[in-house]
Amino acid sequence: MGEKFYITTAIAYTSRKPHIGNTYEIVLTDAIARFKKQQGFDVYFLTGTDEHGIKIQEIAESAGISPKEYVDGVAGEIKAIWDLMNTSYDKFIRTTDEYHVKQVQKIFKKFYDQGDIYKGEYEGMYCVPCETFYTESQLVDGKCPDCGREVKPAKEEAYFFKMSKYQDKLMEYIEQNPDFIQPESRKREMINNFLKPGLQDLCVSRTSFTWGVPVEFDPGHVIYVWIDALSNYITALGYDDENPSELFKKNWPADVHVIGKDILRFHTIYWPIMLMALGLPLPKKVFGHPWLLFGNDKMSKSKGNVIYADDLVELFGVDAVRFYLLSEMPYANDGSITYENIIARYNSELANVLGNLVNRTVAMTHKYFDGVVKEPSEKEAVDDELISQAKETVKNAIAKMEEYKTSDAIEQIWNLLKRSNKYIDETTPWNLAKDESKSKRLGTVLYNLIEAIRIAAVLLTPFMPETAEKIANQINAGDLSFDSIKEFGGYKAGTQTNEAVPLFARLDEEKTLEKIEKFLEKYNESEEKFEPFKEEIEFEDFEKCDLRVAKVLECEEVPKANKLLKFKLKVGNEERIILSGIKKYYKPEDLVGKNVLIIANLKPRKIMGIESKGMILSAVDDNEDLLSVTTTLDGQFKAGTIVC
RNA sequence: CGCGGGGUAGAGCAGUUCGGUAGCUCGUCGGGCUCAUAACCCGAAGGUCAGUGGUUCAAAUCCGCUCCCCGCAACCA
Repeated sequence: MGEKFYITTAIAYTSRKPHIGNTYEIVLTDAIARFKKQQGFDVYFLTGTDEHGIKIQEIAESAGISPKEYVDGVAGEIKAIWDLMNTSYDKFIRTTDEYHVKQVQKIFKKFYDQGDIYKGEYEGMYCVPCETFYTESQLVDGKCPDCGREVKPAKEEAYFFKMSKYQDKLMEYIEQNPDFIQPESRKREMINNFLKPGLQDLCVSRTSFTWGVPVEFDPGHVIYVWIDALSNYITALGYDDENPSELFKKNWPADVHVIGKDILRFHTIYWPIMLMALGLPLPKKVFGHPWLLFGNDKMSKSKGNVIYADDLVELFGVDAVRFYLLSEMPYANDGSITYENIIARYNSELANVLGNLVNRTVAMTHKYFDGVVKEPSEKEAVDDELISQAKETVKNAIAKMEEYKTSDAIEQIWNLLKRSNKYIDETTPWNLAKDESKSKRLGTVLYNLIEAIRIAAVLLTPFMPETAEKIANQINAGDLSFDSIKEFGGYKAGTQTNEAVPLFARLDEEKTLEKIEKFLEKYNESEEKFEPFKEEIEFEDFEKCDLRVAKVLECEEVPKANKLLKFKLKVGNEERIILSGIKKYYKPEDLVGKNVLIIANLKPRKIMGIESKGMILSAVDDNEDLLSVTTTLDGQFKAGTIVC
């Protein structure tokens, strides 16, 4: 066995079934893992699920089942999709696994004992879905900077991790390891936005919910997401401070963490600092991959544009889906998925270029030589072009994969396939077949084609394992190792090919789209999911809110602010200023003269240096695509009217 | 003047390091071929390289300014 290679995906949150964008990550990681295995590395590939947190607790409650029952269901669903995508992970960790929970507790205790964690009081804004506290300054538009949903003020006793203590050491590491953060552009974001301004201490425990890993020495506290979730990369291997497993000693540090670009901050700042505190080496690389968009939009339930992997597999097959994901996604920019595009690429690249090449070549071996691939005994100059292209392809495709550029690597393979199709036209085997004396030449041509196809199949293996196997089967390839494609000519002459079976049947675009439409109807019927309702409140609580009708006297943009509008409102006899982050949805002049609803007795707050006294009510959809301020019928009420 | 990435044929992208005939894939049109999945091969049309000013014999590429898009950060009480 060769050198070890430890690769991981982020663990998937078990709040709901993952969509195709989430699925991209495991497929990408799988392609890299398979490639490394092919190269002879001793690969360990970890994936799994993140199963704790208040959100899951709440969903389970509203479903009337225990959190564990709920996550068992979703984790099973996730694992089933990973398996459906034919991913070759070695271990599937769940953060509810006993050994993980135990180690997380030990890690937390160690941090506490050595003074990295201290007990304090947290007062801040809390995002329920992300189970994260934010300082006022971290909020985006007063909402969660991660998911953009509402946060609420909360105060509780909590433990904090002294991040700043390790800051300089981390800076140094990042500078000395230029490949640590990939892609490069993200590195600057991390340094400029977080490290340079100085790290804030991180809140690492919660008392307001129970579905998490308990803090052993302080009942009532549970360890909040990051220490729990990030530790999975070491607990899965059998980490233990005093007695680490052989697997851990062999595999740590990770060679690469493959994650979404949104959680890069946690993996390149908090996780390394945690490791430093544990006295462990840091991962060699963190690769933040881009997102898969539906057309140009983010996929989301409220837009009704969510695509699931299992649906695509049913429509197009596993390898076509893998191919699409791996070839369509650029290295650093977001990729895009549409049904039209999948069909187009399926037809032109899989059916026409690849499928048809294999089919016509294998068919010719049967037609002309009863399926026997002859010795290449009569060479001509044209052959050299094909052969050198094949050699180039091997070299280039491998070089691209070393950088995890799957789409570039796939493009290289397709260059060889296209060159092979061209070679058929150049050599016109059907003409050679007419002349008995050219039989040797014909045999050589077919040999070269079969060998080019074999090489392509070997290179294709990490991306489309099933297809590579089907091809190998048809041409009876035998050896599919990387070693066998170092030279052109690894295919054994005299081999009998199997029957030519089309790899990818061409799709009729119109009919396929119709089929997809019917197929997707099932989602229209299913009911929409809403955020669970908040806790019941007393009438007195409601009475505390002073809701009023206010008239917009003036409205203008706030300089330098992206989303803020500044309102001058008339409420009763008084005029007041309220800021609202709705610039995206309204032109200032459109709101002048309108009546809006406000909370009049909210504690004033300074936003961008301006004091805002109250809050304008509005309705927003999950996705923040639609927003409407709540108005009363124009002007019928006078400003200051009580709302109840 | 917060940090960074972009704007190149109808679409999606390369080329910019280090100036020298603007390229690839898909689509469109024309031709060739018949081994093959109406597939494959060849050719053509289509671009003031966001705008503007400058450096140069020569600018997509270097420099100045302007406009637009997209990440990250700050700001939706």
